[in-house]
Amino acid sequence: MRPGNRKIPGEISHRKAGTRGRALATAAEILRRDGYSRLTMERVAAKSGVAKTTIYRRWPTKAALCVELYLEVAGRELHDPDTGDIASDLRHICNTVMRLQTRTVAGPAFIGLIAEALSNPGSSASFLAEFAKRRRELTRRVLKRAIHRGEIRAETDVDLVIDTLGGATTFRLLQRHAPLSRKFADALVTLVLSGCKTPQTSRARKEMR
Amino acid sequence: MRPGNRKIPGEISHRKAGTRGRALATAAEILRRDGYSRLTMERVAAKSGVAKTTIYRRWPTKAALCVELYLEVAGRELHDPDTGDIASDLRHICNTVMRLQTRTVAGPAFIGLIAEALSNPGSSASFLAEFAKRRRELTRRVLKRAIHRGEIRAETDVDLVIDTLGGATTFRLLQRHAPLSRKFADALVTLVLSGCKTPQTSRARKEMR
Amino acid sequence: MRPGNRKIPGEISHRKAGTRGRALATAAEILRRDGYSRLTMERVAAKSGVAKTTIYRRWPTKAALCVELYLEVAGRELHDPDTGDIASDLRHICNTVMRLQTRTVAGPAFIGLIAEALSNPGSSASFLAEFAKRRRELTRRVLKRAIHRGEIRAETDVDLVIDTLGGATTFRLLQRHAPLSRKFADALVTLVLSGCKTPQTSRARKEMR
Amino acid sequence: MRPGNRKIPGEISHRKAGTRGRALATAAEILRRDGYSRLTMERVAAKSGVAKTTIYRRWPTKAALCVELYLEVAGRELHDPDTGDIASDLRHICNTVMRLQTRTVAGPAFIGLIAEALSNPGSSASFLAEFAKRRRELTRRVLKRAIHRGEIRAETDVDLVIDTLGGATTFRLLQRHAPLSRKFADALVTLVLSGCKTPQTSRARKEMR
DNA sequence: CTATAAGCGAGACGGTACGTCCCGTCTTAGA
DNA sequence: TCTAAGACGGGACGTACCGTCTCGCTTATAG
Repeated sequence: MRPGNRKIPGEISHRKAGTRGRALATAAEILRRDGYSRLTMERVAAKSGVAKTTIYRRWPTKAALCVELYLEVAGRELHDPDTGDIASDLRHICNTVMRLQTRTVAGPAFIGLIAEALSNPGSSASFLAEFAKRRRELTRRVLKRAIHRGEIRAETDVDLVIDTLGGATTFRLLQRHAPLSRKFADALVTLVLSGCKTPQTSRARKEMR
Repeated sequence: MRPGNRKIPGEISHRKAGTRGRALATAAEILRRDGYSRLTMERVAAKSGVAKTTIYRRWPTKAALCVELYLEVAGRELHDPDTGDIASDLRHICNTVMRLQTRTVAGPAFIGLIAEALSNPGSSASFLAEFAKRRRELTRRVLKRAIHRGEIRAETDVDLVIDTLGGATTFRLLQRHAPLSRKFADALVTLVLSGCKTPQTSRARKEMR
Repeated sequence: MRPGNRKIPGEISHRKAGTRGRALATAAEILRRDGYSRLTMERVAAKSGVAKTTIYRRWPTKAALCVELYLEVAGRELHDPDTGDIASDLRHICNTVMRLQTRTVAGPAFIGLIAEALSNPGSSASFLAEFAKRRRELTRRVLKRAIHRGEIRAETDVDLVIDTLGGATTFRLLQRHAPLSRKFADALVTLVLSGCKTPQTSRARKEMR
Repeated sequence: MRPGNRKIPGEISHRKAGTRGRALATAAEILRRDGYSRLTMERVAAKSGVAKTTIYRRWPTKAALCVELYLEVAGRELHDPDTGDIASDLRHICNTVMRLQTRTVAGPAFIGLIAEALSNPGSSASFLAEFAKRRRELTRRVLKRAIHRGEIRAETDVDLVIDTLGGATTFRLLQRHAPLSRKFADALVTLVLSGCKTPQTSRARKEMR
């Protein structure tokens, strides 16, 4: 991810203190302020003072730049909650994702990447699949565990559930017709889980209410 | 939509057989073959023989062009099935949407439009909201009817259901990790409905199987 | 000049009161305010409310339009003064021309026409020659008369004198390095005449040779 | 004038043998063949193989391009003759200017620049003034010297003389009613000088006043 | 007193050029 | 060796006018 001169906080950079850092920071700022389409290799170069050539050397595409921005944030925040309760786990993931999307650079970065992949089918599909997979894996692990614990039925179509959770969130994010609230996350998880709970759990839930 | 010399099918065009038509057809072809990002006002003009100026006169943006392409197909195909059964209705809609997205120009057009709206937040958000709303309305009508018929619970969060159905489909479309099959549609509808069926219907359904 | 419906003051126009007039007035205004290059058939049409087609029907070129504007003013103001004294006559002409150029639409119109003829050599050279000739004729008549009266020598190169008078004025007009004042006109006429006066008028002539 | 990679004749260019040179040469050719109005940044780019962007980078305007073309020729040819005789000096300058205008690219370039300045008053007036001044300075120097030598009167209105000489030439150039011959230059110089010679040179001067 | 032709408005159209933004590649020079 | 600096060829943008055209509406006069 950091070709050559990695810069771990505290360590001294090989070069003038963070060519990479300056570029990324500038990119993040542009992304936050002006959105993906206004993010331009040219502008990053101009605003950051890093030469265009250098930027191109590190990130062949602005998509690549965004992948790095996204992963830097998402990698830090997206963890397996493992609370012991499937509903709780899923709510946690949903809320984290929603926060990432609406409050951090990961939002515009991710959205931009989807846009990129969408309009350049094939070309950049690879990276999208790449890190979308990571997110899927997380949810998959959570669901498998729930099956193992008997919280949801074994025949549950895991991928379908993942699509449903992720899709509903993304859909609302894209269409902006309604806010991505905590209440929404709760309702979504409840709706989806009610379609795959095991009878035991189902009964138990009601009693808890 | 058709300013000035309208061309109603069957009627003879006032002008040399469809400036509008030629442009749209060319755009559709480029869209199908090369995707949204390769769709260029310049190319449409060059390939169709319609002057760039004329194209800009009708469609201020390539997004606008795509909206028209999309609506022309979607408007023709997306109807309220009204089969009398909620599951059947939703499956029908899902399948139609999936077919539109994967087999017609509406697919790349729609995807491109989302991409556009995503990377140009605000600016073109309007048109997206515009025709996304149409699609939502259709499903909303279907769901309201089901509530009225007592098939699903009255407290059902209609918007949530719409997001879930539409989102899951779109998500799979975007990430291409799995096919948009008829089986997928069935499973999706079943999953979602199981979260909002009324007790009566729930029991009845099993018996019908 | 006025094909078809001429509009003599007092007479009722055949059509809606002065299509021609409105167009010309608008053109004059644009010319005065924004200069020749901003004078555009399109703009005249838009601002005057006269259809572009109509304008093109009357004036095939914006040059044609300007010729008409120029002649309307110049035709009214440029007359043979015939004061009986060559210096006085020439001063009068110079001053009139200077006034036309600096205080009326004839200025920008004339300048624009020269510009046009300059950059489109050949094409519009005709009209330039056309009305430049009129101006030359006027001065030529004045000079011939002076020769006849014995004020200036018979061998005087009339064309050279015309070029010198007109040229100096135009040069100063173009380069704007100094004002086109009455004093300038006087000095110019004096300078030029001193080169062609007859011995009677100025006995010294012989010795100069 | 030559930003960055300067190309002094004799020196080897840093880049592929003269982007600048190719563009200028092409421009000169178009100018000579088709005139100023057909000279187009687009065409220069297309014919020279130099990218439009690159051309715009060097010359913000086609006027700027022409200034360079003009100066390249004029700078080489317009020198102070300093023959020791005012009439001879002026004749020399006149003839050089006439040759420049009628036989070299400087002709159409200069004419185009005037046209430009005329139709875009203010905007490009600056450059016109700029290099018109150089020409004026040359003549001014020659005249001052003549005053110093006592060839012409000290009170001579130098600017008026310059306007007269330059104007007459330009006027004839613009109107094309008569050729710019050597004979014309002689006559012009004689006419103008006869208006400012000192009594020593021409004792009659006093009596003319 | 009507038909008809002319003048006109409206504006679609194909087209050329504009001047700008970004792309991604390349060369040069300096640390 | 990595980098800053920036020239370069190129594609597309969206705009301004160009000059041509087709279409109907209006009106004045010729039949």
